Amino acid sequence: MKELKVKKGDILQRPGTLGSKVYSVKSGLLRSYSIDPKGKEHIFMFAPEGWTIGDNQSADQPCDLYIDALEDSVLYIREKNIHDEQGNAAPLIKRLYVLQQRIIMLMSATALERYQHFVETYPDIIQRVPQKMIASYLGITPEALSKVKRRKPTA
Amino acid sequence: MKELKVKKGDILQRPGTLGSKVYSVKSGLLRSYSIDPKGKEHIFMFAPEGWTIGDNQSADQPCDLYIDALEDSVLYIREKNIHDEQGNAAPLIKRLYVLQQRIIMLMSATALERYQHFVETYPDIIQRVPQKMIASYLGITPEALSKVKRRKPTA
DNA sequence: TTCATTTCTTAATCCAGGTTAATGCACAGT
DNA sequence: ACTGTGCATTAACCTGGATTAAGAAATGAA
Repeated sequence: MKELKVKKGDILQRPGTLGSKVYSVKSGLLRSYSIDPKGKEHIFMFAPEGWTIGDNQSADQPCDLYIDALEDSVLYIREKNIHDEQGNAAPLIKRLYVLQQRIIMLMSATALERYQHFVETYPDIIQRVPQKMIASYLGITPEALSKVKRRKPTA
Repeated sequence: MKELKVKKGDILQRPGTLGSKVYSVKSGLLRSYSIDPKGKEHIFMFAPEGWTIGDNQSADQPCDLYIDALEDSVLYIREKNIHDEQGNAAPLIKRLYVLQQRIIMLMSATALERYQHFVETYPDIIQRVPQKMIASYLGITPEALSKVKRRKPTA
């Protein structure tokens, strides 16, 4: 497991890559995202210090996501070992739960509710990334997010 | 790991349950779903023969989903062992990937695209559950699904 | 500092999908 | 055979968020 320094804007992974890695963020901020057939970017997740990010795909399959650095960052890189079936399951369960929550949220909550939930859950991320990326994570346009914030001047 | 027969309509799990189980479907069909604060039902997943279903939550936390039987079914029940960290990771990775795809789909695809994708991916499920449940899985209303199907008389 | 590039906001208009409501079916139970 | 309940479809209307466009504010490079 080696360490790597990356600069803001560096792209660590592109869709189609085989043997995609797992990145543990020591400092800085990464994100994963996809670009749909219409050319629109959709942020899948943010990974600040202490988080781990990677395509949720087995190493022998081409991955679907881009991963890049939103800030200068220091990372640990880990290989996904296809044949390592002895891994600790707890972090994977936790990840599954986060995704489950996200799906329920996307299906049942309005833009405002999703924004409020995001603010409560990741207050630090709000300070560190442009609004348009928050919008992209929430599944709405920056314009819609602007509107939502105006209606609800939070704090 | 014991076997259990259930009848159509039987509820196997309710939100708030601790120590939720994992169900492997030998025959029949299960689903998991949540009910949002507005009282609307959102289907999280279907589990036909050969699939495994459960709340993606560690056993010591209250679960969020209902699980019930859409057909008379035969199941194997497995406990989630909190301290079992030696599990085979591969099925979890696969699950993560499915959820990742679902999220991307919910964020980027229209109702029609999601329906087409569902038809291609789970052609058998279409035959076995009412339209309103397909709609619920897709994150749209039954009326919207009806509209979508009319526009595109598939096959 | 200046100029260029992004980002954020506002506003006008548009549209996919939601809501409501009515109708017709298919069954299950008695 | 009835009657009730749930499902599917259609139609009219409504609305949340998308689209388009413009200008203002922030950021960054030279």
